[in-house]
Amino acid sequence: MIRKLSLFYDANQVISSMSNQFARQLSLTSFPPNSQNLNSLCSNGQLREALVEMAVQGLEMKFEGYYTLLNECVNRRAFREGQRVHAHMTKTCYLPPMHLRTRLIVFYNNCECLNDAQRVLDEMPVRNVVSWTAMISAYSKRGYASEALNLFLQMLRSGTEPNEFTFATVLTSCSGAWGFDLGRQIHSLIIKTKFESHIFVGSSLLDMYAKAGRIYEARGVFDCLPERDVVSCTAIISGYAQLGLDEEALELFRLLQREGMTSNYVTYASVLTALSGLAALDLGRQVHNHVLRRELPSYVVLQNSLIDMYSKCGNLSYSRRIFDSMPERTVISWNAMLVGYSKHGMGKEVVKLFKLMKEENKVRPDSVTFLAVLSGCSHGGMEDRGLEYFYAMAEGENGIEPELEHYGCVVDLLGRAGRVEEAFEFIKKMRFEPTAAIWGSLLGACRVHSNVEIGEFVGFRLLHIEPENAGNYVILSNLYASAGRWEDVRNVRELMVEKAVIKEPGRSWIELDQILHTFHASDRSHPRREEVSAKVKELSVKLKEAGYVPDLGCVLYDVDEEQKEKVLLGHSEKMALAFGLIATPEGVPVRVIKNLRICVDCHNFAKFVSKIYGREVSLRDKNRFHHIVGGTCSCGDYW
DNA sequence: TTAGGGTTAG
Repeated sequence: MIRKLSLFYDANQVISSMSNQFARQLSLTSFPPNSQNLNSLCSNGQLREALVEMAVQGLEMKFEGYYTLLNECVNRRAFREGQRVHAHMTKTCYLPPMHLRTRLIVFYNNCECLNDAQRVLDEMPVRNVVSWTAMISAYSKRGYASEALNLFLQMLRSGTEPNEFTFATVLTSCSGAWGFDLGRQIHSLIIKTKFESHIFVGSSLLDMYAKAGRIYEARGVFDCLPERDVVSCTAIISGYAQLGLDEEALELFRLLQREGMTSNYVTYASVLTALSGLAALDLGRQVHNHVLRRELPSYVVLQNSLIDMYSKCGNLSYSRRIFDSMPERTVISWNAMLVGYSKHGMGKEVVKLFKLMKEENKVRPDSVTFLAVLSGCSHGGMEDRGLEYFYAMAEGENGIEPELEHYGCVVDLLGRAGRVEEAFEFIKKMRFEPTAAIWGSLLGACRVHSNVEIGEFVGFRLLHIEPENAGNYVILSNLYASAGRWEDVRNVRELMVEKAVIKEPGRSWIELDQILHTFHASDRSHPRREEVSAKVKELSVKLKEAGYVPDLGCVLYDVDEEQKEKVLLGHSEKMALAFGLIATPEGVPVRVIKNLRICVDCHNFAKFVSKIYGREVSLRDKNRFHHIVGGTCSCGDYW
């Protein structure tokens, strides 16, 4: 019957229309093998059988057969099979045309064999823009930015003109230090070759500017695009979010939505990053509902964003619920959850979850995992456990070499435990040059544990490395004040005036019914400012009766004591806290967010508020959460 | 035949 059919029908049509098993029997027994035959087998999903025919039966192959097989190997990421196809070409002395060699580059790229891909390119007698671009893309996708850029330069030198594919690809490798300079030059070339308004090139270009922190240039490119799509809109929104310009990101998202932008899971992940920064829980929930309605929750990236958003908004149990319900987790899912526990000072949970991660053994911890674990131990008051992890890491137990940031965590760990001298010795022995962040961490420890001797050394070192950072002057001055060295306090202040150091303006906010109420120090712009000021004054009187003493050491201005107290009462977090007390019913927890590290006086103020008013105060500063209940803070007064 | 945006980080 089969043979009969073959008389009337094209053999390949017959094979294509039959079941896999039937087709296999048919092709291996009934017909002489040829390239079209292979095509049919591949379309039936029988790659192996096609290869058997090719190799065992010594089939003479031509372009079409090789191309079919290779395509199948690319689609399936079948590394071994693809290698056999390539080997067959060499063995039979077949010289593949440019088209096929380019496909080989793509195949090796898909199988993460960049050396093989490069070899194919090197052996090409003639290359065109497509083969160059395929190889540039291979490097940039695997994170080899300098190789990608070098290859692009080689391509230009060879006289090959880049096209829109090349520009869109090469710009993704321009985010590094020297990449950006080259990126600007590439931008000139793009203008010259009139590819600037191409949507793929444009979104790659604006992303390059955004990643270099040049958001105005990025916006300029975006505004000039003749058309927009979901990728270009997401690129500009995430550009703002990644730079911490959260309100701008949110505003643009709303604007583009009104203009009819479509969103996908990447857009929502970027918006959630902005909402995490703002700690806007109500808005975050709204996005979550939207994601659920659009049936997008199966995207791991989106779930990771949700874990992060809920934890940064203070709602860790939601984060954990999402984490537990995930069918698959990446290392970022684990890291986001660990960072969540760490920022909330829950050291025991960090250790427990890390143990679970190791027991499950599905995902390998990376360097961020260890940062989260070490800082979790530090914030959670588990110094010894943290040190154990670090030394195990340093001995190569986990296959991850400790980096500068991990050393920074250890300085933090030792400093918190009051082991200031040990932390100092540790820094001296480090294989890295200590950065301002490391010295800053030690200076903080010196302030908390009143170690003026080391603190003075570290402070001056820090003022030398980072003279523009006002925070260092503040801590050093606090340290002198705690030791009663008023003359030195004055000197630090004078130095600050001399260097014309500008303090980053403090800003605190509170979210009520999806609206963010923001307060700046001595700000008069809020519609209920009179009420808020009156409330702060009332609080000051009540708290003083209960034992609150304003910490005047927190004020750097050289003014009299009464003025200093006024300055302290004008701090933004006190206004936000007072507004929270006025605007929410009694007994409801108040959640305040601050852009900088909270000052000692405001921390103490919040502790008294929680005790006197019976309110739970959750305060998120630049570094971590402070959960204040009944006058006690989860940070143990060290932050 | 080649292409752009994304999640964690003391």
